[in-house]
Amino acid sequence: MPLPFDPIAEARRNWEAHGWEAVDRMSAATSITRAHQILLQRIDAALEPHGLVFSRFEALALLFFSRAGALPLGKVGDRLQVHPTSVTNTIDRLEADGLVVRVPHPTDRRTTLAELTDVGRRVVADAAAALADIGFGLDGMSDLEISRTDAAMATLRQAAGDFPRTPPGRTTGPH
Amino acid sequence: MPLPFDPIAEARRNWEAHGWEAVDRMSAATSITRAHQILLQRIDAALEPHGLVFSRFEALALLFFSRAGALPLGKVGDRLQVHPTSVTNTIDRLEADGLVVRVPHPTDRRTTLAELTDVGRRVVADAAAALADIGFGLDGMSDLEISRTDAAMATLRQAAGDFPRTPPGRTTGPH
DNA sequence: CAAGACTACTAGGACATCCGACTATTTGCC
DNA sequence: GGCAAATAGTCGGATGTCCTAGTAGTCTTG
Repeated sequence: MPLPFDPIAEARRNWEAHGWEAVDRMSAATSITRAHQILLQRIDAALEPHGLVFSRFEALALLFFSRAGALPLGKVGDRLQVHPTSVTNTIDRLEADGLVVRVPHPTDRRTTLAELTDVGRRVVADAAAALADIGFGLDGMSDLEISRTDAAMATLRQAAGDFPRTPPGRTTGPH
Repeated sequence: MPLPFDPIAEARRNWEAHGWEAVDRMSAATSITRAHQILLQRIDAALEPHGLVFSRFEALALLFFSRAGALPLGKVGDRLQVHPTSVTNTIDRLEADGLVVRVPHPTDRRTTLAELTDVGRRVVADAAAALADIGFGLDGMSDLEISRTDAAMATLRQAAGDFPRTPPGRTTGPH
């Protein structure tokens, strides 16, 4: 089933042979894309018995960590860094499955809160354990590779403007 | 617009605070997911003027490198590691844009070849240059981080069965 | 205190991806 | 030979994501 050779290494050879630029970057970017695909498949497979997929799990975990087990949809999108319409979609499904409920914000009538239900609270904990069991799909990578990758991705994320250059920022951080 | 803190670092703190396992892996897996999203946005933005998105560009580049500028759809899927139906979709759009044409395989009537057109050949070269210009979206990462990430992703891909453990395999490699 | 600017969320549409199922061929083996 | 098994590609359906509006509701400012 698998190819008898590494398709990305082969692409690298082709790019070089044709004199195309930025070969190392092409290789890294393509590898990250493929790695993402592998991780998502492994993670979703592990979550499937729990009736979740990664995006929904992430939203659930975020609510779980919030003090009240509820957050405005907008804040969920900010934290998860996905488009507002994706949040609407995600919460729609979680609500349909009874894992969260939408409740109006007490003071701002524009805002809707997604609130974890008891079932949702139980499901997310089980799901988190399932993900830990499969090592978040990273099996095969050494601890050193994992930490270096994590650091490199943080560099990219910061350069992309995900968060400011203030590591131990005084007034920053979620309140 | 950006959050005043790193959302993944915050997730890490929460996982630790709640005693959830595999924190380092959660962080790395989540970071890779986000990195993929950033890369795809940057890459697609660079390809947009050329009427392409990354997946279509990859298919085009693969055809460009093939000896005859044509490959069976199945082989495209194998190399790009995407589902056969995704290949059908990708080629449909490339064909609609006049960048490739479907031609029947000369001897195997089950097989369809995707063949690069002259326009497609020109477009893919321009697009490749555009991607090189933006460093494949990896701006911000150092060369060392890029090479280490590439190596780590290769470890993951190999562990996932993308290709055998035979680096300089004798009989392996694309003919 | 009222009009314009801004914020929060949702509806509809475009894409890309995967899965399962189905048709057409080609292969393999008794 | 001839039929079962494997291979190649496509169709329909479900998901997830983003973008462009559009509707409410809240703030800001003259």
